[in-house]
Amino acid sequence: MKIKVQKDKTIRESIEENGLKIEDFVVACFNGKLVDLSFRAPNESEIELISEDDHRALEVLRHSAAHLMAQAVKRIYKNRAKITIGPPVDFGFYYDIDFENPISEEDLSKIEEEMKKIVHEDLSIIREEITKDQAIALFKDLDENYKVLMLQEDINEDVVSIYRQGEFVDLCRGPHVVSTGRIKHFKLLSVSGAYWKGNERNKMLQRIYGTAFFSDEELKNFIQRREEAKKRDHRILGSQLGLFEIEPTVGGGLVIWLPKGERIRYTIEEFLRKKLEEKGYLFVRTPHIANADLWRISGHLAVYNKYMFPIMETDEEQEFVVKPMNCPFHIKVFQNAIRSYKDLPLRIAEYGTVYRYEKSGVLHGLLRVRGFTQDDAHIFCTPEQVENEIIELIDLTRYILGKFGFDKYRVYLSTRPDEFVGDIELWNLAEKSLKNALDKAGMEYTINEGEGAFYGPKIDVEITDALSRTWQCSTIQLDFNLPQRFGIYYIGPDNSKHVPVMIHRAILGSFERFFGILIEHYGGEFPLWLAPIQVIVLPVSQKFNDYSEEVFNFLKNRQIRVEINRDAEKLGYKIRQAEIQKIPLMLIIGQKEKETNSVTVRQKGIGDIGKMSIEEFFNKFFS
RNA sequence: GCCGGUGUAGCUCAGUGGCAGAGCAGGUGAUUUGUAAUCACCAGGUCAGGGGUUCAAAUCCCCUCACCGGCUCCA
Repeated sequence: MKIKVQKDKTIRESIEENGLKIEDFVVACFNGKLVDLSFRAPNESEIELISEDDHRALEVLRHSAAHLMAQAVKRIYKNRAKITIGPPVDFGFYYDIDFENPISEEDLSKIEEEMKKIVHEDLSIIREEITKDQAIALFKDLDENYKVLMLQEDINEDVVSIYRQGEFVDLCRGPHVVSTGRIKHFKLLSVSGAYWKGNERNKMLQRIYGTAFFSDEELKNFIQRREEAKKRDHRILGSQLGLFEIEPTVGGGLVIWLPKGERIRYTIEEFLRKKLEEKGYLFVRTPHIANADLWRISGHLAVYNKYMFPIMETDEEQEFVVKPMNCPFHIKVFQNAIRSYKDLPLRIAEYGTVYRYEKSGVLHGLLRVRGFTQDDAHIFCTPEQVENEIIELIDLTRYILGKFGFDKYRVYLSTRPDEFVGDIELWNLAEKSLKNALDKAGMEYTINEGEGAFYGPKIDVEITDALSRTWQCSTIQLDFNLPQRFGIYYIGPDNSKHVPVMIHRAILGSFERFFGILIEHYGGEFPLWLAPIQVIVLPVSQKFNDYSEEVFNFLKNRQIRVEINRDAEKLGYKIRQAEIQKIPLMLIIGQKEKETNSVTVRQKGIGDIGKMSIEEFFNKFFS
């Protein structure tokens, strides 16, 4: 809602004069900038009042909650804690603090208690503007050396703003809620490390994460959603459902696909391969290791060295390298014959397993591993063909990801960085082609100016899962570097040699990461076409095992992934076991079914859906 | 790699200086079962690994490794 504010009046005064309540508003927006309710209008102007339902208000609340937490920390730890920065983030806020003695998660409740006290005190949050020199003096006096550093190194303005609440003062742009009493529903979540200014050469500070909401209900919802996400954790489901394991004696980041996980992977591989072959991709298979010289020519040993496992030496003084990428091999495939323009675009695909030396601390289940298989492909084409290739690729990507229920995307186009290889005209043409392709495909996208790789521009696709979290899987990268380094060419219509453009692309990214995302997306409840066990036959007692075998064999012969539970257990127990394994379909076999030559179907999550003949069941779910 | 936390049976966890424990899963037997847990018995351990303190260590201290929450980085 908008109100008029007289010259030299505060927004707060105007709210009251308009017969409105301060409590109904959080901050205001003046000339497109968020301001405090204590803001004094420089001239008569229209101001937008922002209430709690606006997402900008939530950010302000969380920013104020960060200050509230910092104040509580200062009260408890005095100058054994130095505050640095404390912004809002998408799920809450954090504050990076340099503690003399490290704190742990157990200390959070103590800090929360102190925060509640400060909320109860309902301290006014007051903005002041002072000169930079005054600010430096103030924070020197307070012994807040990080604030002094920020003022000296990062802030160019002559006048800065500070916010006071009771005895606490922070350097901050604001705006903030009017008083600490407004921050009622909050929770501290975790404590972790974070480098000062995000640079790994700098000192490690401690970061406390928290969140805040306007209502208790929203806070409870948030906590519940977090718990739901935790239950869907692919690492937990992966071991519960027997999908994969990562085992210390094998090594961190090295995945063992267990029979059920591999069953799913194989289904995905087949589905994708069939589609790619339809689209003119040619599948190849290449070695896991290669002569180090290959990687010298490609330039990887120089540029990508820190992600590569060390060179292996043999007693014949040859050097081998485990591949971190598939591209040099696909270049060799291109070079296997003299290529004509008529061969282009040449689309070489491989489920290529690569190994990258990732720092131990970054490994994370299936989402960040050291050995993984990319659904990789390299398209060799002319610069003119790029646009059409990208359009087809976007189409294909949408089809493939859509099959798994991913239909919301965020697309990023990264353009030429300051340091680059290749012709600037080629870059311009390529970037134009990528933009045209995205436009023609009707994709909305964000341009990341200068964020491309040194060897070419790229398109990254982020998908949104069932819990609204985003993941990067698909990537399309143009490469002007490798074709040149390997000197590959095709013969054009003019009968002379031309250098092709190389497009690196992956749709799923890697089977490992994609599987991890998929497990969480489905919460372990895979749709019928992916489920490792699609049907389980459950005899009511062992008396019906014979007829159950008949049912089992009927489905088995039709390539259904079916199992049978022959145990001497009660039906309820067998159903429970099947439910825990998240098997989509259960067939109950007892006296009634045997007599009428039928099956009773129970669908996971739905229950009994009735009796039918086995043919009927097969047609209903599998034809 | 860095900061903090955790590591006990296949899994989930109890045990905080004095005999190594439970539930689930597993095996055996009994039960022959109608829509989310039948009963009994049995087996299962380098208490992550190594070193130290102590009469005595799963427990206290040090080192190493792995994992978890993050930072940095990424498919």
